[in-house]
Amino acid sequence: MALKPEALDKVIHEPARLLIMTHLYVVTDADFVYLKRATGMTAGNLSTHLTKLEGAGFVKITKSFQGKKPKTTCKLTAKGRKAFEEYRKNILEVLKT
Amino acid sequence: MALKPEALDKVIHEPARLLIMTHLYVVTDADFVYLKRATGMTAGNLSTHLTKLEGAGFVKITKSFQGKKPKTTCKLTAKGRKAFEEYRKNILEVLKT
DNA sequence: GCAAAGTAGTTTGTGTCACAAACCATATAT
DNA sequence: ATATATGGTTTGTGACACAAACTACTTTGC
Repeated sequence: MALKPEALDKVIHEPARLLIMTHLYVVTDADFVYLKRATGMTAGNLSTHLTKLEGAGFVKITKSFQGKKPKTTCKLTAKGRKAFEEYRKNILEVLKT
Repeated sequence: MALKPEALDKVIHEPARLLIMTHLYVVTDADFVYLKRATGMTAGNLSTHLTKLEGAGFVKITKSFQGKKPKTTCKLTAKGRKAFEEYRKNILEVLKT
């Protein structure tokens, strides 16, 4: 069968990031605070994982101010969307019995 | 939603081990050489991952001789089978959109 | 006005671990 | 005897997940 493990993108495969990606996949965008609450992650973790996703070109991060508070908005890029779909396809393939 | 990342057993989630588990899930048992070929992994990697799965109580490893050659046979334990089904259920849940 | 507490994140330190290369033991072929 | 193959295990190292500590501001008592 030669199902290769490397078919599963490591950046997406990490559970924390998989969760972030699935959330971002179903909305146009989401802010940091929302993601933090939705995923139950600590701010530190969320920050580093978002940075990693950004580094991979999967997520676009935009900073602005809402009133006087900083606001970080996250959005899947086209590349990220495609990579997620690919990942999804591959892991379902691995799991199909 | 509160889909917790920790619902995905880290021992199983690792791609290499996920592959081993899916292979073992559909056969009664498999030997080292077969798994090596089927997964495309190096012997060293396969060895350490099997040891890890054994340590988690998911795989039973039996050593014997086939003629004059050593033979390592691997088999899912009941616990391993159950854990895999659980993992499968959880990741499908995460991925359901 | 100013200290304490809250909000919104980022950076740092530490322990874990995946991977391949090196190694070990034995058997077979030249 | 030397080389090559088989069937693995052990070791070294670089990557990285995680939480705790920290930065930078803002709001709330007093």
